[in-house]
Amino acid sequence: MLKVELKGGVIKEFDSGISALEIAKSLGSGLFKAACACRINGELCDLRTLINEDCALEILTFEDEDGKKAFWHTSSHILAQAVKRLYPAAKLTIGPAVASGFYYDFDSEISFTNDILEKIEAEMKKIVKEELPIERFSLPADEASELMKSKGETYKVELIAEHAGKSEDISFYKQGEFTELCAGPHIPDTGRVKALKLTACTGAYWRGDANNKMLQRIYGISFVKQAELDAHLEMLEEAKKRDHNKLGRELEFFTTSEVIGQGLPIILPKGARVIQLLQRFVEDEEQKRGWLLTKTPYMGKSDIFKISGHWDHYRDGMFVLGDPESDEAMALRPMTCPFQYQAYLNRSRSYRDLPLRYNETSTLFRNEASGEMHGLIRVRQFTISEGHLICTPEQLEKEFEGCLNLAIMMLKTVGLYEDVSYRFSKWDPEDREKYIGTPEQWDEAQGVMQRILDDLRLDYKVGVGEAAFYGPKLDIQIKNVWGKEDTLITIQIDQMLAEKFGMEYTDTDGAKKNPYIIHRTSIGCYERTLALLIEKYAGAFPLWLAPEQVRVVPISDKHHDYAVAVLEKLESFGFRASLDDRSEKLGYKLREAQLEKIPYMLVVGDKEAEEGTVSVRKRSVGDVGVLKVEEFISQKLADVASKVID
RNA sequence: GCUUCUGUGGCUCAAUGGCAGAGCAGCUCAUUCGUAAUGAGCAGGUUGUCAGUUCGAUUCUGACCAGAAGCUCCA
Repeated sequence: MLKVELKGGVIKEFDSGISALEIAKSLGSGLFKAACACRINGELCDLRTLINEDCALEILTFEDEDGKKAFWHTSSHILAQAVKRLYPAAKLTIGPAVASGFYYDFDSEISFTNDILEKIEAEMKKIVKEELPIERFSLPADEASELMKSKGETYKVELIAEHAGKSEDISFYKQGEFTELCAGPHIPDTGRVKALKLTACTGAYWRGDANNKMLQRIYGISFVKQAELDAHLEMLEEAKKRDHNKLGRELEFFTTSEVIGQGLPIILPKGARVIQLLQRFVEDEEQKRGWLLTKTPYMGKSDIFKISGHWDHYRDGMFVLGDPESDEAMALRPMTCPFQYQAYLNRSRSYRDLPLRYNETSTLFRNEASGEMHGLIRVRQFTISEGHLICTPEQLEKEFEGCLNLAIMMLKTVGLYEDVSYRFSKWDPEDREKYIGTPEQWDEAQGVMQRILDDLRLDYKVGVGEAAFYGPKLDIQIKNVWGKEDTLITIQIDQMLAEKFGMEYTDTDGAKKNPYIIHRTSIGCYERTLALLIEKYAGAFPLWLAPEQVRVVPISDKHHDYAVAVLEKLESFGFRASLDDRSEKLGYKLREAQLEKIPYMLVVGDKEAEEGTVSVRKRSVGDVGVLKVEEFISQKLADVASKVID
């Protein structure tokens, strides 16, 4: 007999050699039916794992993150089985669970159109109905390789060859006629995947390398119950309505033009207003914190980019003007760094000058590949709240913290703070092509950043190979409405470019030294930030950021003069206000103002004109009662000043 | 750049190898109205662009342009 500690510290006895699944069964049929995987002494395991000694056991269901992963992973096997039944020539590669569902990559001559996807989905549902038990077995690497060779699964053979060196057996999962190389864990049988849907077919490179063959990736999602699938699909419909690329165009924040080109959005008056408000806020706040504004050229000779390393490392991403081989070649700047360094180099510097903080509202140009552009998130010309901070090694930690605090303050003010996560982006020592500097330099820079992040007790994940070519980064990440993650803000430590540019300072001991440089942005790129704010607020911006804050709506033409008086008063206090004096019914005008997501509508009629009041309609609430014009103004001025979000 | 898909008035969507249609928005007129759509009329399109097939192409084919999802890349 062995003792198994279950959830809540309960200890039960079982015969040695019992499987986790059998234990789940003994605990109740509900748990048995819901079980997806388990954790034995904290380690994620397959339910088929036999238990031979005392342990702590946790049964994982679809409600647990890892249980869900196992469920989706099995769903991807069902997908692969269905494809092999319908298209035996398709070759298997890999098919994991992802953040929201699963995918499987196939190498197939036939392209999987939407019609084919429907057929595959129908076949998957058959496999679910068949309730095939899923069995696990393992083979030594050479036998595993033979098995996959006999089935013509060349990609699997490749994967096994990589594992062979580890002298571990290779595990397989078998459901009916379908056998798949896989580490697991998997759920007990195919019958549990009650609700599933294939959502897309796209291309994906084998092993994520653009030099390899492009495979066909089928995405899907599955749930335990149909109702959950329906709710998920409805949630996606809702997300679509908030998508900045749709809503931002509908609400006229931006547009694009075929004759201007890809990745070059036209920011319309409403979008431009929001960006202006953000920019003023950023520049004022930075000034308070000791940043010195520069304005540097949008282009430069190739010389400057040769010194910085961009010419070698980044040329494909730059817009080069003139023959790239000639000495006269110019390029639009993809970064601000080397330009602000020239400001530092304007005269000789001493430790007394440091830290030196340069900021700039900087427009950059990057020749992104044609498939990369997306709304306002990825564009070819963008404007960033840029800054470079030059300091001594002793000042680095405090200054880094200052940059981070500024970014956090910005995020809190615009209301995005709750939505971000941190990524410590390191270099990839295996990919020396991509980076300048020596391993020693990288170890040092990354060590410094690691120490700072740990001192700040920041909760971050590590991104290997995500560093800039000259140094490690702290990236502040955010997800869009579709759950896709992007970098909003980045703070980087650089100890290489100062040397390249000959930037020095005279220290207290009279010695010339290279300073550290922090590259940072405080609120990110205005286009991208605008996109995320549109999605965050579904276009209904907080009062201080709203392109139009107040609309005065007279009930009839009779009230025009009073409405104009109210409007002028609002404008004299700096409100962005307008007057809807069309001869339409009140309901019609309010409907339009609501759809335009204007925070406040002020209805004025006989009563208001007589009493010097306004009837206040709040976008999010409806009619909130009558106020004296002065009262409304003083209340809302206070809201704007404190940048309230409600 | 790669894979798959899409492109019909400002927007949402019909239709067809043989004269391209509706709603909303726009304009005009009437209506002067109390918290999310007043009525009538008018105007608006070389069906993304350029070729090809055809007696005839918006429809079929190709290239290009733009858009979407994903991959790769990246702020």
